[in-house]
Amino acid sequence: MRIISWNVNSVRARIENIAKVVADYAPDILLLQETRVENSLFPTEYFEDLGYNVAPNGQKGRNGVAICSKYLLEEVKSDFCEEARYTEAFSGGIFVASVYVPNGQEEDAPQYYYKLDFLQKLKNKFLDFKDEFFVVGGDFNVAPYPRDVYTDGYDGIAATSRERELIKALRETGFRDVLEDKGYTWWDYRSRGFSNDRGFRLDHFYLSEKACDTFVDGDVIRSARGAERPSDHAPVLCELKI
DNA sequence: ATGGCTACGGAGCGTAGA
Repeated sequence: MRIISWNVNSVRARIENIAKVVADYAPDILLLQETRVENSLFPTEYFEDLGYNVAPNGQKGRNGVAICSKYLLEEVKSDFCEEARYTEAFSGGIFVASVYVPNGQEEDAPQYYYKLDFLQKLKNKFLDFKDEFFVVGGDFNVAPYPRDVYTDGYDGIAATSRERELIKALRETGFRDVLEDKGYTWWDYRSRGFSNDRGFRLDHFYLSEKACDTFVDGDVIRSARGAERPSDHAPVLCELKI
């Protein structure tokens, strides 16, 4: 089974880019973040024509996640927080979730505390699903290690100690971030971030122990970041032998 | 250089992204 997670920065603005990635990689499950559209305007039929069932959890203008799957989507749950940042489902015999962790703006901003609360709640979710086959993909908006940021010594948003501690707590539940060694996943639109490879590794795949047992390999699809009108995030891919 | 760029809502330019 092949699963792709991607912060698309507007699903409607990125339709052509998404079609290309689907054609090139044929994921069985596609986890989207930052869809930026309410459910009634989500391009559901477009994905159905590509062969996917769709479970969107959106809101007007910002945030928004979705699960697209070639399998039936069962036990869909999106009531995780006030904003549209989480959806889980049982599909193809496994549990999957699409997660969009708040950005946090800057350390000690109100949004920063919302981010810390979100990560704390996510840890509880991990504990609930610890013994299940659970794959969590998404934009975690945290660069867990110094090597996940292009600038040495950066300790601003996405790299503050409290965020990193909470990501460490996610790992300590027994889940593994299987793409830890695959490099950056986000590059700023500004200042030629991508062509200068000034990136952050913000998009992660956390697998429960049972899911880890089937993990084959993964990758960051950097070519999608170099496409016309790209998202500022690259898709990340996770291959399982099931 | 606290800028740079992109998308959104709503019809200006402010807000968010990270």
